[in-house]
Amino acid sequence: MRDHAQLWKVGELADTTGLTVRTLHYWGELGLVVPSSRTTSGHRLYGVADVERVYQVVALRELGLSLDAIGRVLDEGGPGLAGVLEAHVTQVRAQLDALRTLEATLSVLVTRVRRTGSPAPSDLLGLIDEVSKMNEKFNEYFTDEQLATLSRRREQLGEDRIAEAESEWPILIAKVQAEKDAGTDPGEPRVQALAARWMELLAEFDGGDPAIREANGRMLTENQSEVGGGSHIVELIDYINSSNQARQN
Amino acid sequence: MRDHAQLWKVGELADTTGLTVRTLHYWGELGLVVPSSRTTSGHRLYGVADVERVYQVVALRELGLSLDAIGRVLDEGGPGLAGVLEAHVTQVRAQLDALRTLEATLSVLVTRVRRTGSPAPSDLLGLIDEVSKMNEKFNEYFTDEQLATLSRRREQLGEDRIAEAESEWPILIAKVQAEKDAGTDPGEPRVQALAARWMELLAEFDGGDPAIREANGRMLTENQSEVGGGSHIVELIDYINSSNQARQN
DNA sequence: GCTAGGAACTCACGCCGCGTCAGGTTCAGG
DNA sequence: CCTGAACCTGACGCGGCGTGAGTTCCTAGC
Repeated sequence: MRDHAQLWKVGELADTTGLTVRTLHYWGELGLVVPSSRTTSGHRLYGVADVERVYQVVALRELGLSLDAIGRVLDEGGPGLAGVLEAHVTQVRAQLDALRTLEATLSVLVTRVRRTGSPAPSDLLGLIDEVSKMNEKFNEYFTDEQLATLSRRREQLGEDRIAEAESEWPILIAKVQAEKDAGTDPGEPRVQALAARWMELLAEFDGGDPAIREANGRMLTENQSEVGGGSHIVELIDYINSSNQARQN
Repeated sequence: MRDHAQLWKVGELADTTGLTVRTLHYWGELGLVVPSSRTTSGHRLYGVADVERVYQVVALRELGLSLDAIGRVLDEGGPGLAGVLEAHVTQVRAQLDALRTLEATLSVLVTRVRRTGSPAPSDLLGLIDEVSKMNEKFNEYFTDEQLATLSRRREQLGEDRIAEAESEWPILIAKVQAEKDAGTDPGEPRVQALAARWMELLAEFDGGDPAIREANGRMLTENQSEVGGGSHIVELIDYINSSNQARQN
């Protein structure tokens, strides 16, 4: 009656678990899942308990734990689990933060490279530096929540629209600069049209969120040369603002 | 006049760049940054162009590119850059998605393990499966944006408060179940107090967002046994709803 | 009983981006 | 000239296996 316990050979176990034979061999080498018996010729035989342990390792591995950590968790039984998981989740969160800022940097870089064409390696360096520094400023002036909102807005807009907007800004700025240099009254319809377009583009960026707009304004005024692309940008903003007020009166 | 070009030895370059000597050696082996000259005795001498190239590699490495990819980008000059960056950013985004769901799973697991104590390895398997499946359901029923909102709400609440809430739910459910089993009228003040608490806990989860509450309701009704922790949960919700309506009339 | 071919076995190297000895040579200051 | 710091090359190690290579074992058909 006894002894009809099920036994699997490596290949069979590999097929049913979706793992490879090599993986099971390796886990055996590490002492993570050692087949509880072997044939006289040396072929591995996995029992029910072994199979269960394999599934446990699979589950923990999917959580991103190292095989080393898995071994300790499974052998110590339980007390270590809570600590291991907590340490792991903090590390995952750190990695998430890093990846998020990396993604932000890369997104900007990709659209910028696509718009202006591939830069020469020498320009590349400056470009990356510029974008990275801009991102640092963003992290400094916006809360995590606002950054998330901005990121999702960018996704919704789509890269093409962003590229368009990014290429429209300098043109618009140049036009406004020209009017201001010419001494045109901010109340002029021509200037008001420019101001309206300015606010539209701005709204496309910040979604009309006043907190984001305010943070953006602070960032610009406090870092005119690095971020705004020129120290006169603030004066242009004043000019636009007075134009807007003229329209509303 | 010529020939006063600056030259650096590895140690000096390592100091100024913050890299290690070994790293510069390695980059040389790969042909990534080969010092343009050497002393007669074989000591590496890096010229200005070499140093610039080092900084380019550093910049690209910070973007997460492999040294192999960096080499191709820098040697091909430009055309590959756009493509490489695009491919890389898509891969980063995929990794981000994976990490986000992993973080969600781990968060739930950690609070649950802390609350119930470390489970035996055999229970562990079921626990992980359960949480993973719950997370899949979440991904199925909530949009990315809603998931992000939920994640940030959890962060704001703090793990302790979540643990409290998670331990309060079963108690509350049991109480409501008892009243319902006893046939208590939903309009009774006692039941209304329970219903009020129910809505409070719910609001703590969904932040009062109606779309999230609706998605949550659908998830519960459509997956009673797997997620809700019992098939009678829907009837309890009906009971709570009628109690709420009784209060508002 | 014999044979074929599939499955199992045990080394052992390769990947990526270096860290880290080990053992020998060269440089720079006193 | 001597000494200690800096440099050189070569080699192994990490993690989690993939991918051979060369050998032995199991099983089914004849």
